Amino acid sequence: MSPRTEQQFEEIRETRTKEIMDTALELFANDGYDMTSISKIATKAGISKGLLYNYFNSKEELIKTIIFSGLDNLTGFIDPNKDGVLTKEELRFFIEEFFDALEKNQHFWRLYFNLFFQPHVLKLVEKRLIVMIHTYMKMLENYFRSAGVEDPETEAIMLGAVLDGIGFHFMANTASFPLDKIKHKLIKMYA
Amino acid sequence: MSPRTEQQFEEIRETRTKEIMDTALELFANDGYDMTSISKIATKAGISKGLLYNYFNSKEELIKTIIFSGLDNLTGFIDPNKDGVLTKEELRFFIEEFFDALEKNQHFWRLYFNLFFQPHVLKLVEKRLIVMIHTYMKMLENYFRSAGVEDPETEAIMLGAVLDGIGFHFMANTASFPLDKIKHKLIKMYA
Amino acid sequence: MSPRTEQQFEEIRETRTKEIMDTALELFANDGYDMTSISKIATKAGISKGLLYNYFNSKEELIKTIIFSGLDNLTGFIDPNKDGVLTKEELRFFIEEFFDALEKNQHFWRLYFNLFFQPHVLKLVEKRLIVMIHTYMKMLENYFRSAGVEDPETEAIMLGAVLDGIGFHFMANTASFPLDKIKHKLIKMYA
Amino acid sequence: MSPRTEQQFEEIRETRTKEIMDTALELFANDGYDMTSISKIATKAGISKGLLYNYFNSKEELIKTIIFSGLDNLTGFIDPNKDGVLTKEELRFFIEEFFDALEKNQHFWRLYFNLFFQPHVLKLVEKRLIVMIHTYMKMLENYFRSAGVEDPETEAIMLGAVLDGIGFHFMANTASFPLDKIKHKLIKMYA
DNA sequence: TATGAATGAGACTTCATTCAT
DNA sequence: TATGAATGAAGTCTCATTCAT
Repeated sequence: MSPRTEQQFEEIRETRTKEIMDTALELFANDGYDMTSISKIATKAGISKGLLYNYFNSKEELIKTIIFSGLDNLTGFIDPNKDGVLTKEELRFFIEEFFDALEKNQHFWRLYFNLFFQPHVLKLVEKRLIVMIHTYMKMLENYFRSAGVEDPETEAIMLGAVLDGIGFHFMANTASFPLDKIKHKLIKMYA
Repeated sequence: MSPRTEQQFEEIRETRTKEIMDTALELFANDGYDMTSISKIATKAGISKGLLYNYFNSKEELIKTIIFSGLDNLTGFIDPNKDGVLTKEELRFFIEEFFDALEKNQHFWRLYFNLFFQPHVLKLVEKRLIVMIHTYMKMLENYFRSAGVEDPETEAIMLGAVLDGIGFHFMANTASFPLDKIKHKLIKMYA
Repeated sequence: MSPRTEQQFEEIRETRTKEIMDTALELFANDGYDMTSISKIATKAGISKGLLYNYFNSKEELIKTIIFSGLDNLTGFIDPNKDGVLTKEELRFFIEEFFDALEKNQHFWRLYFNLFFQPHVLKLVEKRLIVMIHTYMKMLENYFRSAGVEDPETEAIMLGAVLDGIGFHFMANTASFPLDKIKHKLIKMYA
Repeated sequence: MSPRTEQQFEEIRETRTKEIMDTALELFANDGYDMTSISKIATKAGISKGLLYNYFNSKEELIKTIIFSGLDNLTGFIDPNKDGVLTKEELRFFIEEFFDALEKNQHFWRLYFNLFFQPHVLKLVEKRLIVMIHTYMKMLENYFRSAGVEDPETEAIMLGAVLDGIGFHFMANTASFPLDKIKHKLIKMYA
């Protein structure tokens, strides 16, 4: 029989990689990085431990890849037209997207919040994270400045904190958190 | 040397217990529960592993005791006069106390936020936590209701989220977080 | 393209086999048998793991083949005219060949010396090795006997030890070992 | 019951440490570093794997300690009166001691020769080894110089190689190697 | 012939906990 | 009360080998 084509191999790799990452994301988010063993991930993904290491060289590389991939997805809804300036319309869109993402990617957000309290994990992605957070804070700050707010920096920090606080509570208490009401309240307040 | 009295033993026990708890709190908060070994705690506390187990039956009991003790301290500044109703003055006091506590007990707060993302730890203190959070949410809700706010439940949840969001950001970025400015902003907004 | 003939296949096989053996010899010699993975060998040889197993059934078979092949090459310079007796001229030639081989096949010699300290590898080639060493010791012994030396067996053992000692030191310290001076010294002593 | 005294603990540690090192030396020497698992050592020493790690932080530290300890023992018989100069008497003594050590510490010598063919192990002790070998080569060189030999450096290297070659052959073929005869031959040649 | 995905055994190491003293 | 030696389970990772294509 002729060997698999390069493309076939690539497809296998892509599928498997995604399977592993999805499984691992869910477990990392729900049980924490340290409590999630490679064994558990492999079993839940229906593969052997050995194979997992064929795709990711270490547990650290696995979580790094997952987090980076999640962060990449995020950048999409910050400053949609990439001009570095938020209009009132874009701020509204930004807030709506944030709430949307919160609901759709709960696993990622759990992991994201989790990060800040696991120094040895945070360390792995810190650089990338700092850049991203800084970018998004500057954007908010610029918005408030151009909107004539008195202390735009503090105002931006405040909004950042509010959003994360909401995310945090939603994560901690998903079932009964009134996400929609809070969203509307926030939009009324800010946009 | 005369043998120690009962009371002296009692005092030693109390001191030791506190020393162990303080040491463990700091390590748990900074390095995470899983990354902190009993060995490290014992060494930093200047005692042997064996003796630590003389004071706490397990690592779980240790963190449980620490968290419960922290939560006990918190209840102090909610509704100071214990009448179940917050005046505007008391809300202001509450907010100020919150910010104060944030600065003074950073270790505890790190651990507290951490809790929500470590199910196997959260499980240990969940019941107690739910009661406490519920109490404090109800109080805020009552305040907003008596203040004539339209949707007091949502308003309370919002304030809760805002406070935790602030705490969260302060923990994540202690050095450059403008805690004072945010405090004043919040007091102006709510009280 | 016309399909390859039987003979062409044969040639490919032979070339490949040699490529694999050379690559493996170098890695085994430099990094040790256990530290050299089949993966590394295949990669360095520019083929896949699967194909390597097409040529050698196991890692053990691979090293066995390499060592046997090396030993085959050695027999060439012992007793060139195969009459089982060494003349003074032939001993001189033998010593010179030894030094020559040392320089030219460092990889093999490293592996060869290594052998004696890795029982699980030695076991694989022991029989063959014993025969060979015995042959060459007998030859030296006969030489010394016919040269009228008092205790020819001990003398042969001594020369064998000296040669291996030189090889050993040269391997351990290739850069600064005065191979030439030592060679001349030895020839003066023995031939 | 009163706790163990510090001295009791020290005795336990010393005994255990020696037991572990002896067991490990034997296994490392006979089976090679890579083929000897921590599990095997622990089992043969009659303890748990965990306890072994209480005494040595890693497999590397274990072999390093063993080799260094062996090298320490060696320095005793080089230049007995530590004046940096060998007399003819001392050279004779040195050679005799070498043969003695060869017989008495076969495990160590196997490990020692083994070293040079396991780069990743050699690396761990290289520095110390180079110093030691250099010291002992210089001593021999000085001896030959003061004895009026023409090329004392080469002569020293030659003797070094001869000794190692003898050790090497003795290790490879302990049962039938005529150690005594070789020793006398060597003493007659050099001292 | 040729590929590399997949397996499974086994390696090193850590750590909560127990226990003799 | 106090010590730290000792255990054993579990975790991360490697690698010879097999197999579908």
